Amino acid sequence: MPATRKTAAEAATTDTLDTGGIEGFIGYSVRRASLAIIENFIRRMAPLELRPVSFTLLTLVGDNPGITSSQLCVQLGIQSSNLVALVKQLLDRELIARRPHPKDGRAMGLHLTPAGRTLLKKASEVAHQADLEATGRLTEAERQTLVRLLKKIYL
Amino acid sequence: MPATRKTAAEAATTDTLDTGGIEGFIGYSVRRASLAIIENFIRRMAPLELRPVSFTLLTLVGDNPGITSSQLCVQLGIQSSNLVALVKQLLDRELIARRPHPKDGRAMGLHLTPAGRTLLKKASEVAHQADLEATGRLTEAERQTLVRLLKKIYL
DNA sequence: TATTGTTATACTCTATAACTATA
DNA sequence: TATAGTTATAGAGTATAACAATA
Repeated sequence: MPATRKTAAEAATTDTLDTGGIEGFIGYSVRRASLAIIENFIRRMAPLELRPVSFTLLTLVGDNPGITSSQLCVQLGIQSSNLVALVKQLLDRELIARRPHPKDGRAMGLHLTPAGRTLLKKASEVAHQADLEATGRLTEAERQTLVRLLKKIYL
Repeated sequence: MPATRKTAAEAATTDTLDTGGIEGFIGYSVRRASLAIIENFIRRMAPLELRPVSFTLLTLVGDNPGITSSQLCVQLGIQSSNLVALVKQLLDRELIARRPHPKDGRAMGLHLTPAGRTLLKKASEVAHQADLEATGRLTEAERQTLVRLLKKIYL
């Protein structure tokens, strides 16, 4: 038992908690860091009215003109039924446009509009700033190490 | 423009996407890794009928006997109104019990029951295995580095 | 006045099933 | 048959407001 561990019925009468047990799990640390970063991202991106997923969607459309909904679903990790409203919002804001797929009559290719391209450029700068802000206590070398280790988990 | 960048209307006709733009953001990598780890955790922990937050709650009660709801809210990062149902479930399963706070008549201290202690012991082993499984491509040194960098973000 | 715990409520995110048009 | 896109719906997770009891 760690020296900091409390004895019975003591916790509520102190203002310090023993969090060593839960912080020993990698999943806990990754989740806490993820929430901290995303919270900051959402706050920073709010003026542009983009959420994390809609920013990712816009970026993917920008980098992959003509990308289809089903391709986006795989990359975003969401169900096709949940992508509909997301795409519709961006269509209504005229940030993206749909054009018939050249070979598949069922599919529609997605493209950035000029307005979408302009907003994405601004949003990318904000996202980069938000990244630096949330990881302000890391050196550039540590940031690169972090991303390298994270990719070994999810790729 | 990177060599892998697609030209217009090409993306939908290929099976490879340019994800370099979005993967350059730290927030994206952290979120993807977080989702991968939590997905594995939920699947592994399902037989014990514990979710990530309820496991964390149980661990905190185990390490801090007599901890109050308001203390849990701060540590779990959730609203007190949302904690009520969570605590009630664990009370109904008789994994935790409430006892009056020794000094504050408004508060109730939470404690593990014998059944709660038994389940938590088993769940901790499962959580540790899930951690190792999700980070199977990392060395032990890399795991420690990862947690150290993550804590510099959220602590 | 402020805080603990609670109810009610709403909004977002996510998951499943069923449907249509086309392949 | 299988797939792309859509609708409807239900379940989590999360946020705010209002309240009773106690500090």
